[in-house]
Amino acid sequence: MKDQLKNLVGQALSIFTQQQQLEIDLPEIQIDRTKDKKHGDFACNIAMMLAKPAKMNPRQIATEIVAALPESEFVSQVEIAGPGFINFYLTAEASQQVVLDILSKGEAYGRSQVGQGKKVQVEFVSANPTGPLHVGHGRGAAYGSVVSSLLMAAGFDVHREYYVNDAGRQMDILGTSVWLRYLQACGEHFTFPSNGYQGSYVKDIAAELMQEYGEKFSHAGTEVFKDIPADEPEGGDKEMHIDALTNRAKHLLGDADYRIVFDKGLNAILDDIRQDLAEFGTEYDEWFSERSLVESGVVDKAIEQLKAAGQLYQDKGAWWFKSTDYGDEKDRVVVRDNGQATYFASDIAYHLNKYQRGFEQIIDIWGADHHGYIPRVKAAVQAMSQNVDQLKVLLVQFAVLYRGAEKVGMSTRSGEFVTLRELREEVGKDAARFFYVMRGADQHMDFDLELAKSQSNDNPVYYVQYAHARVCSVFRQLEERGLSWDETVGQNNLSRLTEAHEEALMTRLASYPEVLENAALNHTPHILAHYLMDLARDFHTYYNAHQFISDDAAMTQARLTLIASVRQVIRNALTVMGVSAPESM
RNA sequence: GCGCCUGUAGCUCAGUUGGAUAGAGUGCCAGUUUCCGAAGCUGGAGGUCACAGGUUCGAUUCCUGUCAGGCGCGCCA
Repeated sequence: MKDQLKNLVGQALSIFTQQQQLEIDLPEIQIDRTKDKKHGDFACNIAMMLAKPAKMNPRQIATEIVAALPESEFVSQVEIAGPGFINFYLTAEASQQVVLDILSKGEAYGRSQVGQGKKVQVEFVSANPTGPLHVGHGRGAAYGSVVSSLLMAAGFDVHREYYVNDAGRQMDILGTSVWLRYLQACGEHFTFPSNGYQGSYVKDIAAELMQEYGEKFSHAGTEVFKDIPADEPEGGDKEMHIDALTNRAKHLLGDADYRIVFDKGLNAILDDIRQDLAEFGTEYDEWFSERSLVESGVVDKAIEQLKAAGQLYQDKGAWWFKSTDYGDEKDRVVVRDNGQATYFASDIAYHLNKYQRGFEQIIDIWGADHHGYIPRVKAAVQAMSQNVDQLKVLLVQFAVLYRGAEKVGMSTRSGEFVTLRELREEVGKDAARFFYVMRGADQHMDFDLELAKSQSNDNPVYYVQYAHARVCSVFRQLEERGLSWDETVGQNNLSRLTEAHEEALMTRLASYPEVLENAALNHTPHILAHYLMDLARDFHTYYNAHQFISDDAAMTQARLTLIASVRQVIRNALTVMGVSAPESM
């Protein structure tokens, strides 16, 4: 509809410029939906935009353009208002058309092909598998999965990926933590390191290890802690303490056994994360292993490539990447003086790999605390001669947790965090997803657990779901009265739907494809959530103002046809959000 | 100190890429059901869009500065 109006204005504009003999650059024609019904259905501001270059009064320009406007079967009235807006009023038939459109397209209504099948990779969550996901990860999971769904609905070929950090020091600390808990389970007595993973899930994993392998990995506590530097509480350094313990574990267990313990921890947690996300309605196409990248030599290859390109230099025994050449604030270490590659090195290789897999758009969704990391990754991408414009990093701000007025601390180490699983069990998948996605990602979010738990009726998701259930309920009521919905009769009587509530509803339904496309291209799922709330409100208002099932058979069928299309759109939008559309609640 | 994000109703947040009288939810007040689900609906009160300049027909939106809050500035991941 917008395009058709744009077309009309375009024709009028060319006549106008010819008449006035104007030789100016024409601005792009903008057609916007009006906020207020008093201003018609669509408005165009072209006259105001032309006022300056044409050196004419905007209202006069508008008058001339309107005079030159060709006839259209969709437009019932054109008005000039305010400083020079051109307002279009659609005919009733044009508004009613949307109902037929929705019912014929069904689930496909709203989807588009603007993405043209372009390959897009969306990487999100990618939390270290060192413990269960907490509520902070939940926001990234909800956001990432809805952004992915939106892109799919907009016609992109989407590949959803979780980058598994299964290599590196943090994972060694986890493996060591598992082993130490295992030793305690074997009856050894010692103080657990302050920098180890304290959560009870580590003990659970150790218990499984014990069940599976018995005391195969047991060593005396005195042997394990012999000559280990003191931990922080004893006046030592906690980092040195834990690293020494990790080396001791590798030494005492040997590579093969160490790997068994390590993998036990990794796999237990990864399985838990997989299951957690699946239950949260967050699906992935691929779980990409960092270790596979290291072991296949891809990381070394990337480093060699950078060396060959003269992007690395050696200083104090380490290899540095010249990221300052690309606008980063300082150069970054890629290979440490001990010969170990940094996490950043893996990430360089990983991003190169993303490009090599042929993605035209690469979307990384990170927690906002990683924002300082963006310049160096983009620098690396450029240094490897890739098009940095294809890479987009979206940041998700922190969700600050409250219990009532009290802020809840989160620390994976101490194990006192609130897990995503706990949240789901308390407020449900639907409410949690909707709540997370309801706010813009770049918006700091206050997540009050008390509110989400105790007053979940206030959560807008119920309001939207209720609208859907209510439509279903009307159709159930219909059957109970021995009647049925005749879609054809309804479609033939849409012209009966002339109430203000009905017009408002049809206008809302017609804007759904625009909202969906907008949300997809801008990666802003929250506008879809707000759209749903608006649509639900339009419906509830309509419901209260008019009786759908009445003695007037033709009117009844027309109204049923309208609310059936409302149901379809609510269902479509909720599906994109990964929220269920219940038939009754 | 430098960089990124944010500042809109008592509270939580929208604001369609610069448009017309700045909107919802929640909370508060007052109504609403012999009738399709009251998890609903109707009305009311509630604002210096942090502050000061600038850009222009027009600014909550863009630019600069100030103030306030969050986050980040490792040979950690």
